[in-house]
Amino acid sequence: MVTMRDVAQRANVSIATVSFVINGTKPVAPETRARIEAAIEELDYRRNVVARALASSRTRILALLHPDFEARPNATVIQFVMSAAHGARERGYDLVLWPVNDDEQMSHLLAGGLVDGALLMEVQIHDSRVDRLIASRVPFALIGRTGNDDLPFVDIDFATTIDQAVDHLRSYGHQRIALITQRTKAAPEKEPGRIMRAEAAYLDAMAALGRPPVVISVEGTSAGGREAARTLHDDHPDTTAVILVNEGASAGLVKGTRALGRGVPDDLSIISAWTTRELGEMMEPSLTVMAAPAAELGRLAADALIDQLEGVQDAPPHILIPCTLVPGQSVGPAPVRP
Amino acid sequence: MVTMRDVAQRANVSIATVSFVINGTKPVAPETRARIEAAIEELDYRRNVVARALASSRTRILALLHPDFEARPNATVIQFVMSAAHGARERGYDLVLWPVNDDEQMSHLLAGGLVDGALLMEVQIHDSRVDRLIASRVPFALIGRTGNDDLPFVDIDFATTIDQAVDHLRSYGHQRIALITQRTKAAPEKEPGRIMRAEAAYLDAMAALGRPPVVISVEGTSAGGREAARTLHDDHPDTTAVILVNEGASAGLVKGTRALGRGVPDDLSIISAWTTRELGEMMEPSLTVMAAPAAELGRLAADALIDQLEGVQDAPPHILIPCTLVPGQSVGPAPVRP
DNA sequence: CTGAAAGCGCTTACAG
DNA sequence: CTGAAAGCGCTTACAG
Repeated sequence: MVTMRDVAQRANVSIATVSFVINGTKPVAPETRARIEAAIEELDYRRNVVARALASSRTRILALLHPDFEARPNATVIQFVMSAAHGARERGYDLVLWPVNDDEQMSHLLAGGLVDGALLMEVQIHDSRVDRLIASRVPFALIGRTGNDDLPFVDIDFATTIDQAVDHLRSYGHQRIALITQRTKAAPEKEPGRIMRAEAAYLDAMAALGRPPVVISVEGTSAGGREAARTLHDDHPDTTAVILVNEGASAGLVKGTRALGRGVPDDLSIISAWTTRELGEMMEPSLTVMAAPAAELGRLAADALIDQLEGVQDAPPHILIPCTLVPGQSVGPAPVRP
Repeated sequence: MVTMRDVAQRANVSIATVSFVINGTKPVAPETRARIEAAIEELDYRRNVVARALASSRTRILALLHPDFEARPNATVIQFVMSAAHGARERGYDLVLWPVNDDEQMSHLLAGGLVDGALLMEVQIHDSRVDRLIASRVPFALIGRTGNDDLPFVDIDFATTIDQAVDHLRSYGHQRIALITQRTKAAPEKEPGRIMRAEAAYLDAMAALGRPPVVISVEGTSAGGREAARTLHDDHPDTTAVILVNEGASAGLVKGTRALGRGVPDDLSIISAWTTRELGEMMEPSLTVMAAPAAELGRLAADALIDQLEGVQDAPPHILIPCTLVPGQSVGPAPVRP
């Protein structure tokens, strides 16, 4: 293994000077620099990341903590992960993916000193992992929000997203718009904040329109989608459009609606929010989606965290981005009812 | 920060002894051990991973190298990643996800000394990254295979998988079975080995049956699927069943087939291989799939690599697992043609 | 602009 | 069974 010592020897300087040119931390005379660079080149030297981390007490490794991609891993999540990884690397950091289940495990990992900062996904309203993060003194940024808006976060702008979806449906004449969310097995305060926030935005929008809200909560599966279709049919027959915040249920909703003799979009228009456009295209009919800005959020999250680490930033970042409407074939004119 | 020195002081021993009990590397008297464990507990001490790595020249970090989850990240890939991460952690290693694009970048990362071993995904027939890996002297295992079967790998058993798919279709009376693969923009030798291997297995199976093979190669998109449907219709009208090794084209194939006035499975039966069952369920009709053993492969890959690192193993592991048939509604009896 | 030296927090022969 | 000490390969005040 080629070390800094080898380079120093060959270039006839001290290892300190080698360090200075590699890191650009101090001015070095041009000739000296040239000699060192030549030696590095000739020996194919690469700085040992671990030694550097120990000496500088900075590892330049960022952890992406995800509570396990349990069930069906959402394509949006992957997009997010990849763009965060790229964003980090452009700034000289590496992104480590850590599937963490329990808090104790997480504390251990953070205390190990291996990471300079952490990105936390699938944040819950009351999230004990956030408490652990704070206790560990490892800088972090959240993807999503807890109830405490003082922490640094990037998140989807649910209010704007829902408003746009509602506007889109209204432009097609829809008056009765239901919301279908995802039911989790977890306690309410353990739920991902996105569900609660989407619902709140929906309720606001309905209130502003003076319409009674209809919220249906089902599992994120095909069976859940079918259940939602049946509930709509039986309990809310005058509903002509739905906004779905439950990607996993989208296929089941379409199938279930048809099985009940209703057409999409002839009898029921559907917008699926927090979805990828790719998924929308796979369906029959293709789904109108509010595409999640996963790539943007990933990059912004990485940037926000690194800014924090490098002291570039002033206040804890609070970034909100709405989803983008991608028209498909699942939204049509509201049916005229007698 | 609590260090080993603090623990040693409090327990009235040398730091060496503390190290012995933490790592279990040498016998320590019960009373001494108890004192040290108490000190660790009281101080809430956690060993610094970076220092340990530098001193022992082992980081216990494994890298998962993926050529970027470019296009649509396949759910199978995610399953694979997660199970590899879990498998690694059960054996005391952490899995780092590294999206690597170019070889130079990869060499740098490997040379940095941050990882003990690497797992390489999306392996190509002739893969320059493998050459880099070998040159870097970092132990590795491949997910998939190059042309050189001497390297350690875990992979799908394509021969068995295709045979099972063919048998399944034949049990429904199908005689004319086509294969639809994925066309990449890359040069042939840059293609993922799985495409070539699936095709070879298919050709063998057709030869054994004395049937002329039909291989159609299209993009992994909805448009690609439609193109395949049209090609089948125009050029191979007597085909009654297809095996798809192109997940991204599955939805387009179904849609395109219908658009041409043919029913699935009434006129055309479809099996989608190297797919998740979840995707199959989302489609209409639900797809019969050969589900990729992603979780098993992930775990096996991690184990194989760690065995190698720890010298547990004898020969380079060569592990093959077939996909599992998951019946859906896209396979039916072969239509009777006049 | 350059160097000698301490130190980052561990592991690991080597003695005893 | 336990300890003193060297060393892992860097970074970083401190001098000069």
